[in-house]
Amino acid sequence: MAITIKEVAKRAKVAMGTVSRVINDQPGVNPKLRERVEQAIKDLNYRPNARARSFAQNSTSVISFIQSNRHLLHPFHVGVLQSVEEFCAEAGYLVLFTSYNYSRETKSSELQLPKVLQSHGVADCLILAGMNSENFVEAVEELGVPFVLLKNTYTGGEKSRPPVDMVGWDDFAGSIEATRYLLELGHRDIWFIADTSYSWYKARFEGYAQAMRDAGLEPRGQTIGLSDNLYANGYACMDMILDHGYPVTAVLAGYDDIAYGAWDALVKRGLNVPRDVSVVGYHDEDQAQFKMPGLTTERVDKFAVGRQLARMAIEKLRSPGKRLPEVVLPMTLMKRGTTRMLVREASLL
Amino acid sequence: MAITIKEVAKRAKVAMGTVSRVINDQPGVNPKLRERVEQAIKDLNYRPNARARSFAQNSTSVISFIQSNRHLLHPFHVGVLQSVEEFCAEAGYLVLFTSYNYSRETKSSELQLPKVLQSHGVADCLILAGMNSENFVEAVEELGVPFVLLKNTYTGGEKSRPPVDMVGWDDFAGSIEATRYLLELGHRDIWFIADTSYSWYKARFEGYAQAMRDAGLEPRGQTIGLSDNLYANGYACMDMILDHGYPVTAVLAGYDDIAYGAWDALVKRGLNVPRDVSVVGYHDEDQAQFKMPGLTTERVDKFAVGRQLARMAIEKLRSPGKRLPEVVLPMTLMKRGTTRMLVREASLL
DNA sequence: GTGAAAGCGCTAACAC
DNA sequence: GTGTTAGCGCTTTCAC
Repeated sequence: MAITIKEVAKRAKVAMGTVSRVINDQPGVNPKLRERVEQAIKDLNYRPNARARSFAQNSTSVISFIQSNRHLLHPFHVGVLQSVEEFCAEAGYLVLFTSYNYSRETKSSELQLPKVLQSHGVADCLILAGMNSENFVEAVEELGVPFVLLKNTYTGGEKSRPPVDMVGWDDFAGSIEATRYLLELGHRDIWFIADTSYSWYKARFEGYAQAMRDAGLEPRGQTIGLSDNLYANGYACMDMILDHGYPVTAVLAGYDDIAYGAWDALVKRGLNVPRDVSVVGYHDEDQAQFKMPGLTTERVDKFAVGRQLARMAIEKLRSPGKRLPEVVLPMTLMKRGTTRMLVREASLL
Repeated sequence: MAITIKEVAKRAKVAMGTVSRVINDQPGVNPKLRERVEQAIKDLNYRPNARARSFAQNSTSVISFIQSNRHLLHPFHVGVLQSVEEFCAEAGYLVLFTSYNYSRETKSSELQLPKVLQSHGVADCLILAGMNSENFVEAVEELGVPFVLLKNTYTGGEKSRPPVDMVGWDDFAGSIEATRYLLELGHRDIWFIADTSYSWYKARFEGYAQAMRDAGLEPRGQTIGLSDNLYANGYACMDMILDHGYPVTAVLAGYDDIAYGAWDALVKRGLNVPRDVSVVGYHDEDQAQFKMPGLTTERVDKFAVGRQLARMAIEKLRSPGKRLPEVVLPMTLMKRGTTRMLVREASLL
């Protein structure tokens, strides 16, 4: 059906081996022959057969991106995928996207693995993104396929993983930074909002709590999720705090969308941000800088996360068995318009 | 290195062919032998070599999703991808994700094609999503790889494509519906906001304009983009309209994010939605139903779009050469809280 | 530097 | 119903 290397060889009047060398840019081919081969390739409109090639080489330039237990719709996760793909494309690798849902309760050996793992050789390295747990990572290790893991969304049970082949960022330190900033602005009644049954929100809450205690203050958290939608959860939690009449001059919301929800709940009550209440988010998603005023937020560079995941995956692909040191990216506080110095009017009265 | 079919055959004391039949669930294998083979597979922890298999069969179960000229970060596009992947996974197909940027000015034959198309046989069918133009589609046709095209974001130059192998929705009709709804609510000063240099916004503007003219009214559009960020564009356009002091009681914003920007610009001026101005968006992205009040919007079911694309891609994969009739999905008006009946106080005075 | 040929692991056609 | 074997298109080794 399609043109093969044989036909190219015949037309160029060389051996198949020579054509192969030309296609693969291998040195040591007589320029004259190379020329002839290239002409024949053009004439015949030849494209090498990727299947035959990867079979013969026993390798593919495909990296499998597995998005576990989280909708890709989440702007953070798409950002990671997008950035992984860009980095891989640049380096000449293809990205196979699979979403995979499993329960963390299922025994490792009983997991119904995604198709990409059911046979062997579809992809030569995996990126385990989304939200993973021990059982799946164990199953992957069992298969012996090299992989790189997104750290912050991994929940590992008792055993924690050695600090290799992972990419993450420092939620705890970031949270301390954000909380200290609010404290410096004079805030004392600072609330934390996010469902801490997720490990990353938990780390953020702990950073917040630590900074509060360091300042001799009591941490105040609305840490039980009231909705699966982040925005709606922020709205509901803020509402609940206000309903109870708790004093609050600043809110640390575990994610930008939660912050937007809280913000709208405040506005609904006639409160102004940042005049009456300061609001801080996490992640710095797209809208954050465009909203008026811009949302102050603790930034995670999701593109950097993707790039690191891709870089490591490619490196592992090239030197099988190699273990790469964990990468921990910093968070950065983006100081924008939703936070302001607290003027303690009440105490001036 | 890895276990092969040969070793399984030896262990089960059958021929390779029999093992192959068992793996591929082919009928006509003695249950006893089948049993023995399955046991051997388990014992040896055998996983078939996907590379060898696809080479021998001269086919892969891989569909290539090509996202052209648009960031995946856009919630619509991720939604399509996510839904394509879900449908494909269900049917036993894998999705290769590639983003590809090109200029619509480049000649078809001079396009630097993405890696997935540079060799032959990586994927057996393509989904051309994102935003495409004639030159690339022509190049793909030249290659002879079957493909399915996302219609509404395709800009075809003079020649329009025959109504096959495409999935779309009816922007024009949806826009007429939304505009008529505002007219029924008593609005006359209805503005349209969106950069109509994009074909889908153009179709929406035309539907709006048609409905306005049908009602004997002059269409009023802020159709020049003031920012690449949708939210920021909505904000800026609304600002400009208000700056000029144009009468406006309702805004039709070409996309939900544009609507949010316009909304915030109104609020900033002390105007209330929907009391002072009604706002309508398009697409029904995630937040639309959670915002307070919920955004009235003309819905595109992006998941349905993805499902249709995937369904057609798989069908084309299975029967090569087949052309499938174009699918046009309806839009649906989601009536929520940002629109209200206009009480013409001014005229009562 | 080039040609010839073995072989990658599987499928499918054929013989029994 | 099962075993045998050719062959898929390429890479790579080996001889020249």
